[in-house]
Amino acid sequence: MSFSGTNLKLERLEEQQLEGPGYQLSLQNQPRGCGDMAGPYPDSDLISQWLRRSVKAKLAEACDSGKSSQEDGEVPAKRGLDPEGAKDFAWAKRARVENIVCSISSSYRDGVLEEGGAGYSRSRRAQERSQLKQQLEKMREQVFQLQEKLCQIYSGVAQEEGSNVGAAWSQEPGRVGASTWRPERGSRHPGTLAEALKEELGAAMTQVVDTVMQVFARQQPPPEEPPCSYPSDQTEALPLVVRKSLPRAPPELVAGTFPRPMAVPPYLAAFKDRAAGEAYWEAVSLRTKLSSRHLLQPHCALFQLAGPTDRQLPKSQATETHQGLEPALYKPSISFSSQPQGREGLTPGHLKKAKLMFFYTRYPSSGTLKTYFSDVKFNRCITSQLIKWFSNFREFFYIQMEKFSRQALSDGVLSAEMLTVTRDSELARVLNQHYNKANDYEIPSKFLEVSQITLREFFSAISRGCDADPSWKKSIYKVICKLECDIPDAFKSPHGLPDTVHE
DNA sequence: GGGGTGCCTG
DNA sequence: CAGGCACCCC
Repeated sequence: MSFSGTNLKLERLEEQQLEGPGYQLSLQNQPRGCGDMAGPYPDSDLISQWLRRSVKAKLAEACDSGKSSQEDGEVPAKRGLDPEGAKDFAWAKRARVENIVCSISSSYRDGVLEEGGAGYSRSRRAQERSQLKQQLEKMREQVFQLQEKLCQIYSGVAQEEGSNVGAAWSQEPGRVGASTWRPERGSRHPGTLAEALKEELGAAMTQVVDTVMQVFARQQPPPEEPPCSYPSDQTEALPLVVRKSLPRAPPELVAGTFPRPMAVPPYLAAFKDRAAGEAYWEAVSLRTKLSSRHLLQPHCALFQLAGPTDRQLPKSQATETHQGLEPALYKPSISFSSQPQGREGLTPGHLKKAKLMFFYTRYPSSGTLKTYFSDVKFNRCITSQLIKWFSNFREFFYIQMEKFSRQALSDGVLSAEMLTVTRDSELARVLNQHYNKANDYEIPSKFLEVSQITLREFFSAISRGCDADPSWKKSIYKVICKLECDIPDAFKSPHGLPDTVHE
């Protein structure tokens, strides 16, 4: 399962290949569902495809049959069926349904790997989910029926206009070739074809919309979900050592306890420099989050699926990303923690730097720490504090991994391969919030890969029942500690202390 | 015994 | 995040 969603965006190209210029025109000009603007929404796309394919087939059929049935049926009233009107109506309805489907899909997608949801019964969620699926299925059927009706009308138009299918849709709203259209209910006169059509569409669509809306309204999750909480009913399945660490409060971290970062350390300067470039922002995912809980700042949306380029540069990527620094963007600074440089003691700036370094190294050796915190006077205490920091970082990291993998398991994910961690994953958001709270740094794609591997390790271990063993995480730790990445040289800079200049 | 790690707690 | 503790390894 990909939590970033599959790329099922509506395919304009496919539409443009449809026969019949008039149909093209109508497709391209009509208001569309959010599938066009908001990215992957499988359900709406499915409907779109059905509509396209079926209409396409019907049009072709109509073309083949030519005028054979042109004389059939009665001539509709002049204003009885305005093809543009019918089209508009149908498309408006379709857009409405697609909108709802989009919302539901998005809601589901966003919820798949979200926090467990305090007080939100897992079984109830599953129940609602299956209910939703049923509703969607029902809706699909109804939409399918609608499209059949539309196709019949399209056929009629095509037949009246002969092979000139496009013209049937274009310039003559008064001329409607619905001569072969037979109202199913048989109670309507051909003269009121438009009304019949509207009624038919309206009734079905309203039913669909209403039922979906009902389910959707119930599906809305509670407004507040503690990010680190676990449903109480699940802790029983956890080993004792895990249980205690699960209901941690969301880490508020240092931002509230000391001044905001005020300078641009080199490892941040690199980011900012790149951020100024359009190339960087090309990678920015601008997908709008429907849920307010997931509203991302523009900065926060700078994650995207790790591209092939990144994957091809596993070693050099990290440093490459942070080379070409702009020295002017930072100044050898005044410590904002009022500690003169050279004096022992770790500052909030060091903490921030350490957190960013965690993107590259989970198990830094003391030698590494000495290398990258060259402005720190190391002693036994400082070293152990720094080591303790990384221990805490790891703890948070692994807790999230376990939490999300359990969530995936309970959500019905069947295999670890279905789990992916992309930049717009909820998991990535949570991790970024912890290690990069100010959101002024780019998550290295390698870290996303490490996270994904870790997530899968946890998932498969849990699904195999390994968590019954009290030390079941050890084997995972052994895997992860081999996934260290090169730390960008920019982190070696002793000028990692913040300046007094506001960003 | 010192260093490192993980777990738990506050 | 820090302190405390147990555990492991060299």
